Amino acid sequence: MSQYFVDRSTIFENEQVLEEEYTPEDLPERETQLEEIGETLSSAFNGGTPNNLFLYGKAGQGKTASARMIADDFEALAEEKGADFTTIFQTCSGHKSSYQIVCSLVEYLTGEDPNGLRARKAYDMFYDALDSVGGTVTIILDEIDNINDDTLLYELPRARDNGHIEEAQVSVIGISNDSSFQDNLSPKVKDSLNEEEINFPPYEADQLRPILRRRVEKAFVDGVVNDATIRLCAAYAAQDKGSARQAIRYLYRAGDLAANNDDDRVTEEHAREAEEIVDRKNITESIRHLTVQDHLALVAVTALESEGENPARTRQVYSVYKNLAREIDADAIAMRRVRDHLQELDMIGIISGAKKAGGSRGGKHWYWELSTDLGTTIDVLDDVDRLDDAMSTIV
DNA sequence: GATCCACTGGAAGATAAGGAAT
DNA sequence: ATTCCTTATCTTCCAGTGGATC
Repeated sequence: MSQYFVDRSTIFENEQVLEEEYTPEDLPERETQLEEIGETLSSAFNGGTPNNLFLYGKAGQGKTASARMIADDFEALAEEKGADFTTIFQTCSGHKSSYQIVCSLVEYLTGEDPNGLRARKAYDMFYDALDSVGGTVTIILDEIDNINDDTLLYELPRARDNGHIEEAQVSVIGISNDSSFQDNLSPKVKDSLNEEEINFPPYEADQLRPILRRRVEKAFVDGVVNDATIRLCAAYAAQDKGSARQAIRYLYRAGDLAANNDDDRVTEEHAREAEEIVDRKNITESIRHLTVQDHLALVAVTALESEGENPARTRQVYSVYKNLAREIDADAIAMRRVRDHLQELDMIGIISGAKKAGGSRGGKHWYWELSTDLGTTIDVLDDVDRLDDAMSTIV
């Protein structure tokens, strides 16, 4: 046996169960949402066209898993009942425009990629492909907020009225973790979409625990992971974003650490270490793509946090921000815009803002604070070259 | 309870960059 | 090459908001 080989089989039984792509077989924690999706799609079995559906919720709340489960379920049912019902799953990550999505869908349906043809032609091919599928076709568009034009969402609902599609009845399930996605749609799209929304609220710790237990059963060797470790991973994830994906990452990494260490148990100590590693990676990942202005706003919040001044009002953050901007020779932008940047950072989940009434003179005000670990955030920001001078002002 | 005022968020428009059309 | 269009970012302006203050 090679001296470099690490025997992971003493810890893991099936690692695939812990990977991102894995779709669980059941999701009792999302029963309500599954029922709602089912109710909407059921009209397809009665000759109707299901309403368009949007699934909202932060990352790791089981939106994609739920959609996939129902899709498989209903396709099996359609087969059984002899109904003409098809689902198409399309992820939009890595695609920027409706055009690219349409190309990708056409390639999936016909094996031919229309990329390069003019938009009209690509859409026609798409409609022809849908017609040849026929019956009720439900297109699931995952991470739909990645697309920055709404042409497809505008076209699809009226394709039938315009005579582009004759055979098929098309409905859309859009999945988005950006709750402001619908606000950014143009009014005419909103109008024609006639959509229903289903919300996926963050998991609580007592929902995460059974989710983890089911994964542990399949992924790990029996008895290797004790319940205290599972509880710890669930607690970490619950107090952060309530994301099942994150909880599973902790668990997987903890198993990793145990395997690489030749330990025969996954312990709470492994889980603690895993949490640190995973969080650092998350912060690094979300900070990397930020603009200079985002960074500065974040450093300002971080600086206030390190002085124990948080949660701080926009005004306070802004005054720190202006000093920082001077420090690194960047243009200082208006407070109105910095507030927008702070709200964007909030959406990414790296800071959190609360809008509360109060303050010296009343009215509603934003209060900002870091939602990631202070030490880790400082460490990660320290590695951003552009910010050297700004970071040196923090303790 | 009238007034104050620090902050909010929508709107309109300026500016710059990138792409497509001519 | 030039013009036009789109998109993103930012500024400026301003009508609310609602607890604090008198």
